[in-house]
Amino acid sequence: MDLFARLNLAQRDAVLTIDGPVLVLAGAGSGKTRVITHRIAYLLELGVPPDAIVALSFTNRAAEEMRKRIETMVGTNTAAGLVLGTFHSLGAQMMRQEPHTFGLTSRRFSILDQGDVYGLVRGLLQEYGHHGHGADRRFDIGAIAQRISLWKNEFVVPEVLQRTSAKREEGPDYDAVAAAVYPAYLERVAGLGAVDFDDLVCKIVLALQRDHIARSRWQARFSYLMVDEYQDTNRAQLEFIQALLGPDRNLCVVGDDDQAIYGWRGAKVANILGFDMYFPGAKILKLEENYRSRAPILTLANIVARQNSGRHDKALFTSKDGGQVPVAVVTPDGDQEARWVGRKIRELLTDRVRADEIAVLYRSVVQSRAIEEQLREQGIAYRVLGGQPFFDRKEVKDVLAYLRVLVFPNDELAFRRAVETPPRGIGPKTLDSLATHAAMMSMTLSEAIDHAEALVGVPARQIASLRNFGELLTEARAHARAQRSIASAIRHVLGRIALRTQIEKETGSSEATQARWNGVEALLDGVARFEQRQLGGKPRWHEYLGSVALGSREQESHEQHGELGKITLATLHSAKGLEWDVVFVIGCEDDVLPHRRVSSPRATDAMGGDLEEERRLFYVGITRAREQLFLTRAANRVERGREIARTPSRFLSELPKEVCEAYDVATREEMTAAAMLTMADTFLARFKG
DNA sequence: AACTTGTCAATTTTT
DNA sequence: TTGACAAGTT
Repeated sequence: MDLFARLNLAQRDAVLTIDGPVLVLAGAGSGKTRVITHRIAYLLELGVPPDAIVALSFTNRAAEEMRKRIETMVGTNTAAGLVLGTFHSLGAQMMRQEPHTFGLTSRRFSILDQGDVYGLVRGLLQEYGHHGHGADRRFDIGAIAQRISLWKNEFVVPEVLQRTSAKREEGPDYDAVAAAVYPAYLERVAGLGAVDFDDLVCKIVLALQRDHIARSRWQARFSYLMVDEYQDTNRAQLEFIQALLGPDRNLCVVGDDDQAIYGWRGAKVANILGFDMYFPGAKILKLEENYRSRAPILTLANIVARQNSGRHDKALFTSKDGGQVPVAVVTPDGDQEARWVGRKIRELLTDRVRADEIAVLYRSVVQSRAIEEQLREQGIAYRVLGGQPFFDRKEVKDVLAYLRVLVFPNDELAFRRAVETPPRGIGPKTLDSLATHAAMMSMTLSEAIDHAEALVGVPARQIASLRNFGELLTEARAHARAQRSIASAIRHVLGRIALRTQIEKETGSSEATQARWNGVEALLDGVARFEQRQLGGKPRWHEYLGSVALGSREQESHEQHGELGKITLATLHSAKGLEWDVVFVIGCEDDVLPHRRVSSPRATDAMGGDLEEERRLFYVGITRAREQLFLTRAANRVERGREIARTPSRFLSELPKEVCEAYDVATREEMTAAAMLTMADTFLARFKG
């Protein structure tokens, strides 16, 4: 196969430049994935062993996508040898291979997912409150967890943390609270013999910076490094790359500074803007030919991008001509905005535009509701992108808790979760007594529960509940041994606790119950499949749970079918990397896009985003469209019960008239109404005459 | 321990 | 207006 036949000149250059650091500035729709896959194929052709080639991306979805595309080029076997994954999955892999190098005692460590972290922080916060620091206010757990995560990724240790003198007047002082909880958090995680997501990257960096022997060992294993979506890397990830990069410095990063939208999560645009500073002598290449959108859409996109100052200069172009000019639509209020979008979609569908080629994009999740209602009313099928991740769903976590209890009797977090689902009359107080007793006897909770009678100061009723639960576990373990299957043991337990009935009780509609139960079934299938794959050896549950925590999409894809033929609703963030023929960006108003946090003059705290990032978000939305683009807004909007007059987004006012056609739904409707009046008049006039 | 009522706040999200 | 979460009731 001729590797280069389907590449343009710039792409070819990017594929062929394999020595030394390279930055490929790949504009939206310029074929960056193609560059990466072809580059890998080229390296393989040159005889580089697959396992010396590392390609990192941000999401599992992107990694899987890349693997699929490479498989078709070089075959499944060769592709299987490549190191393809996310920063986190590579980190986890390295830790499993050499736990001691990275400060772990065994390869059997667990990876805490967001839910676990939230639980830990919540617990610590309660303790912190009890110590009378006046922290009995309600805190947003996420805000604290996020701060800790940001610190970890900047390598800020608690000892270095200075008390910030400039705290704002109103609201709780999150920096102070997070700082107070931070050291205890680190201790708890270490105490559990676990790592959180951030550790998967940071621990590798810290260890390799300290241990030069390990560092050269790892550097020798990987001779070619590639990183996708480089504009979204943070400090820790930059150092991760630097730590792994050998003396040959064969690094190729691909990204688009115009699409950097994760600054709020700690991503540093500076990594891509100052690439040749971090990697001196770097070659910088630009991919500017766009294969996705029609010229009028690109014209608009280029104008938006050019408003930003901190960027690499570039402009997209296409050789395809024709296409419709984007339309900026105003409606009198939010309701009518949704209705107009709904009507327009219906119109498109009757014009034989495929439903899965239409998307409605918005700044924040709350905006989806109005559209969802409208689409339901009009009987249009849709799917909402993003949403709650599979493994964060309550019922899935509940089932997972049972799995963990069965395979790891000393997993305290799981034990606590399993105990309280379904509610069986065992609360925090009873559990605390049990935990104290267990600690005293140096037993796990699972063992201690068999001696529940020994608990002092616990009512008989609770003792009975505990014994019941203990019996359930014993029974389940016996079942697992007899059937040689954990999956089947879990199924048994779920029957005994009537989880399905429980879900029904919590949910209400039978449709929703079914949806949630499907999640449970999908998970059980996943567990069973994992077990079967391990036949012979004993299943390595730590690895399974690790991959679950890292968000393997296996179950999900199993669950998702029939997503075709639906229109897509998504936040601008989750739309990145995707494309549709027709795109609606709704709520193009100040305080929505750009978001209030950055549009209002008094919002200038360190955590707040910046206006340029909001503009890039707008840019991302625009560049998702292939054929047609609608930018809608409402003149008034009901907000917290009050109707508020809205200002058009400043991003719209930056656009020259000719690149965007204005369309006012109100005047059009007025005209229609006026026309009808005239008709009525002539009708009446005829009678009179 | 489970259910009910009241208060406060109000992006974006992956791993 | 919704929703999450904590305090208050049963």
